Amino acid sequence: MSEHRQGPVRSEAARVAILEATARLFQIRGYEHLTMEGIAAEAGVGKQTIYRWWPSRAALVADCLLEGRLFSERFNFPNTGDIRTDLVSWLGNVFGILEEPAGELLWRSLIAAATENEAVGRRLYESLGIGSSLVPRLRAAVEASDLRADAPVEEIGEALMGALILRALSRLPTQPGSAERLVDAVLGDSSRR
Amino acid sequence: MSEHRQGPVRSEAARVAILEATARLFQIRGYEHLTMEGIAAEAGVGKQTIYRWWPSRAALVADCLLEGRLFSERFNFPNTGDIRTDLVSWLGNVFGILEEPAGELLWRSLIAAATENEAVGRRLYESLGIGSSLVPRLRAAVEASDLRADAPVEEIGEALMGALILRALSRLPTQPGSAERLVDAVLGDSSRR
DNA sequence: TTGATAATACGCGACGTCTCGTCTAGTCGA
DNA sequence: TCGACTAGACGAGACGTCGCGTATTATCAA
Repeated sequence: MSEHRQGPVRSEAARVAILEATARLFQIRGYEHLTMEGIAAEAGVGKQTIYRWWPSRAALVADCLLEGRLFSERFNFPNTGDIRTDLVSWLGNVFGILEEPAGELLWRSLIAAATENEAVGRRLYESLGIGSSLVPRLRAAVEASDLRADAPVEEIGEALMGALILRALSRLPTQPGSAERLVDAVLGDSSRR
Repeated sequence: MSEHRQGPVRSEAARVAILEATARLFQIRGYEHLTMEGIAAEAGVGKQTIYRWWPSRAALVADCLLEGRLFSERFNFPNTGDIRTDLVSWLGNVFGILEEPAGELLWRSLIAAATENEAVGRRLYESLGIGSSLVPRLRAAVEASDLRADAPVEEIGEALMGALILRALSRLPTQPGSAERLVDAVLGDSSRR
């Protein structure tokens, strides 16, 4: 099957404009108020051009996530060498983000998008926490014998990520020392202080 | 301030019919497809009667939660005396619920409702996990010296609840032994095996 | 005690608005 | 000439508000 097609090819400009508009509106309005018509207007694009390439607004959000258009580098995981310090400072950092209205909106919107789209949920799981920075860092700690060899790193990562999600859903103010206690709860006897 | 009003009093029959219809539709359709018009039709009630007493469909869900119309007793926390056993069997139980389509839909719908309504989020936090059965059981374990006296019980509860939420969002199949490893991760050296 | 009156919850359903996803219609570049 | 593009009309469906007519209840005069 030869792939010689006549006519124009998919417009990269339109693709980028759509993703940028999606990310921008997602961040300032939240997922609840993200509409296809709003995105089309913001991107200066016909609605049909969006529907031609994406089946739903959740798919758009998933692509934004894939291209790293939604996370700031503030979510990055530190590596000072000490796993306990890194976890506490990362958690404290994210707690701080959650206390800003914009950060809270972004985080909660991501959760909302994940509830209705598998790809977003998977990507949230992988790209923010478990797949990328958090668990690899935990594995490195095991490698360096900072954690027990049989420490359940996947589950530790899930527990931490999950606690952050629950925090956003409950909307309870973060108590002082919460990050430390959470790391305590989760690292327990896996660490060799 | 006279509290004597003229006119008919709020109809209990309508209130109950609305909450029952909400719970029923929530469970079979999910939060995404829950509509005010659908609830009104199902309850045999005028839309205005709903809007007179509840500001949004999320508030309806919050009230259903408050009256225990959404949780089955399958979410209840066991108490055999051994905290580790109880945690593992409870987690395994909930994992099992999540593997049924209906259970997964219910759980994910609750998360979706929580993202857009503070009261739902709070109630999810309190009534299912942290406030009611899970953390009190952990406190009892501390009391019975099955857990370290300074074990961060709140955070342990949050980590477990959070892991369950993340599991639903990522939609990953539950691996064998996952419940045990999660309890391991979270109980760590707090327990005295 | 009785009946008139006023207030108000109710079911019903029309209204205007918004967004959805589909669909033409016309333009333009490879 | 083909196909992606912008523009926007379209029907469907849900939103939240409004007014109608009816039913129910407290107040008060006779």
